[in-house]
Formats: sequence, structure tokens, C-alpha cells
Amino acid sequence: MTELHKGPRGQRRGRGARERILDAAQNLFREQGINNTGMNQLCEVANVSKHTAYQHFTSKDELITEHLRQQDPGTMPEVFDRADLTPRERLLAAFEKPATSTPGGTRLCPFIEAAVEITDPEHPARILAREYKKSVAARLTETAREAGAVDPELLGEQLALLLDGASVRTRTLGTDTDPTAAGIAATLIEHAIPETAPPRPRDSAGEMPRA
Amino acid sequence: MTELHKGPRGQRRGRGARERILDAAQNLFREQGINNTGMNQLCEVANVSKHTAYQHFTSKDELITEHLRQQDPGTMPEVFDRADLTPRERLLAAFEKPATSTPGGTRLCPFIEAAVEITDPEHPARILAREYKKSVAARLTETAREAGAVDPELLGEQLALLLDGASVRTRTLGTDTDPTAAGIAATLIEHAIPETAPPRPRDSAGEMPRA
DNA sequence: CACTAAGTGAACCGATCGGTCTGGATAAGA
DNA sequence: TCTTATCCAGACCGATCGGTTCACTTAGTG
Repeated sequence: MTELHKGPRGQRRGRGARERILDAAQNLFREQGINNTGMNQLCEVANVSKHTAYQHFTSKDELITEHLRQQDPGTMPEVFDRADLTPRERLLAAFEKPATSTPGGTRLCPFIEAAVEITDPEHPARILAREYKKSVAARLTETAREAGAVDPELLGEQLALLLDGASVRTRTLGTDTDPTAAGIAATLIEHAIPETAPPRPRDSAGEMPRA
Repeated sequence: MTELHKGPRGQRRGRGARERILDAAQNLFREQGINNTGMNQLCEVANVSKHTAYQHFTSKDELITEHLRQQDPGTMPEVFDRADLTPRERLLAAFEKPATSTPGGTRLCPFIEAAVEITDPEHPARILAREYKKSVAARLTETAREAGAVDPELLGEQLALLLDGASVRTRTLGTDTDPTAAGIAATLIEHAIPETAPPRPRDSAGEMPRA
């Protein structure tokens, strides 16, 4: 049944139904929410029969989870993997808009969306969201450490909170609030990183002098 | 709050069905979300017949809106109306937990909940949420001005973003993140208000420098 | 070509959705 | 007392929900 000689992963040799489904899910979930999107509509948009959909995903919950998993191709690589920036610059770059702005404002982070729409805290999607958020904070912390922050853990968690705050506030207000978050970030970074520590590769040669 | 025997407006003379409905809505919406709560269940919990419910609220949407309206008895009066605190202290007090913590963590701000669960940006509940968030920011700005902040508008908007960030991050992570927001707030406030004499605080405003 | 498996489209399922309606009980105001 | 308004219990409505099943088509491979 499931054994295949071709597919790299679960995919089949036929046309890519799975991808179309996940694409449709991404668009519909973003535009009208998860709970407001029915499987009938989703299949229609994806040009896929319900039968096929339920072959790829055993339930809507699983589809949601898979959808979220796909949103996380490695914790904001377009920010953290930029070798052309100093760690300090990378921290600030996390607050720059990626030009992905949807008409009508930047979209709400899909992990937050899931965390709010799904009640059960043990739902796989909720767990995934939790881990993703932790992962982002960890990356920020790591970068903060490279940048020579006094308390990298604290700064990382603070910046993560700013990202989330900007995301939901943009949603509630309908106006872009990323600049506000960026401003706070700049203040915090300036405040947390001693003046004389710009160029500092990930080689942690020595700890910063305590004040 | 409102006299029951003689409704100030139009209806009601018997027992308080309306209040029971709104109470049930508050509990259920908080515990399992808006979209996941059906009118049947709501009426059951409220000990109210569907007929009665639909006499008080013409639709579920109206109930949601009314529910939200009730959540806003004047933009955080327990914070902004405390005459015993200096403006600066009041700004910080906004980040103190009101001991309303539900088992399983502080609950998500109901306005954010509505803003995420309801798709249509023109939905009355969405509009209400938007105005509430603006109102909180305005109050913070006002207080920031009293406290002598250099740019009260900016500080108000920044602190508002922190409140929202803490609320959703608490939801996604499942752990209380208010302290993180409070820490950022302290830094921002310190940074935005000139050191020169705060308006004669009777108590020491100096706090511990964030462990 | 024959085989096999992924695909389609629509009918269908029980449950629940938001919302309506009827009939009768209850309690206060005149 | 009679009137009037509030309320309850629950049947009922069409629509939609997530999910299943079936008869059939399509496409890749040995």
C-alpha cells in the first residue's frame, strides 16, 4: 500500500495532490481562519476530491498540524542565516518586514492563529506552535549571545515577545505595528549590549566583563 | 450594575436571564473559544431556553459583541484610577497580574480572542476590539505624559504592544510571560522619562534591576 | 498490454450549527 | 382578578460540519 519505489516522501507519482491541498490550506486558513474553513471548500479550492484529501490526511486535525509543520522550514532562516550581517544587525533584521505583506496588512503568525483557534493545549498543532515559539526565542538568545549581550536569555525572550506582540497588534488594529516593535528592540539591544562589542564571531572567547 | 426589576431600557421585568447568558458566554468563550461554543450548549449552561436567548440577542454575533462590550467597563480602571500611585508607578502597575489567573495560566485577552476568531474586519466585535486597544494605548499615552515622558505617544503605543505580546505569548507557551513584559516596560519607562524629579513619590520608586 | 494504484465526483452519513416556533408555566402590575 | 410580559422545554428547520463509500477514470511501470 504505502510502499513506493519513487516518492521521496509520502508523495505519489500521480499529480501533486498533497501540495495543492497544503497550498489551499495555507491560503484559506490565512484568509478566513482555521475553524471557518470547511473541508468541502478546501477540497474545492485545491481541485482535489475529498477522497483524495482523506487519503493524504486522515483528519482535518492532521491537515492543520501538517500545514503548521510546513510553515516552519527552520525558524526564520532568512534572518538568522544572513552571514552578511553582524549578530547585532541580525537581531534587528528580525523586525524588518519581509515584504510578504498581504493586501490589508501583514498577516497574523500562523502559529499564533492556531494557538488561539484550537482549544486543546495538547493538540499536536498547539504543541508544534509552542515548540516553534520556543525555537525562535532560542535562536534570538543564541544570536544575542553572539552579539555579546549581558543576559542573552533575557534579551532573546524579550525580543520574541516583541515579535508576537507586533503580530497580534497588527491584527487587532489593522495597521502595521512592526516599526513600534523594531523601535523597542533597538532600545533593548542598545541597552543590553555593552558599547564596545560589535565584531564578534560565534567563537565565545571570553565572557563580557560584568559592568 | 444594572437594576433588574425595572430595566433602564425597554425590556425585562422577570428574572435576569440576560445576565446568566452573558455570564455563560464569558466562561465558555474563555474556556473553549467563540467558534467552538454553540448556542445550544450556551443556553444549557446559562439555564435559559433558546427562545429566551434569542429574545435578548437577535443573533450569536450580537451576543458576541455584547459580551465584548461588557468586558470593557472603562479601560482598565483598576490600573489607571489608582490615585495612590504616581503616573510612573501606574504605568508599571499595568503589567502586574490581577490575580485573575485561571488554572492553567492567565487567560487570553478576550478582545484579541475575538480579533483572531472573527474573520470579517468590519464585524462589530472586531471594531469594538480595535477601539478598545486604541483606548488602552491612549490611556497609557496619557499616563506617560503625566509621568513626564519625552515622547508619550511612542511610550504609550510601546507599552500597549507589550501587553498584547504578553497575552498571546502566555497563550502560546502556556507559561506566564507577564514578568518579561514588565521587565521591558521598566526599561522603556526608565529610558523615556528624564531622571529629573518624578512628582514627589512617597515611596521609593527604585526597583530591583531585573535578576 | 495488462496491472496497479492515485485520482475523480457525487451520494451519503450522523452530528451539530445558528435560528425559529409552539404551548404552557410563572410572576408581577393594574 | 385579569393582564401582560418573561421565561422554559423541546420539537423543528435548512445548512453545513467532518468524514465515508462507491463506481469509475487516469496515468505510470514491468
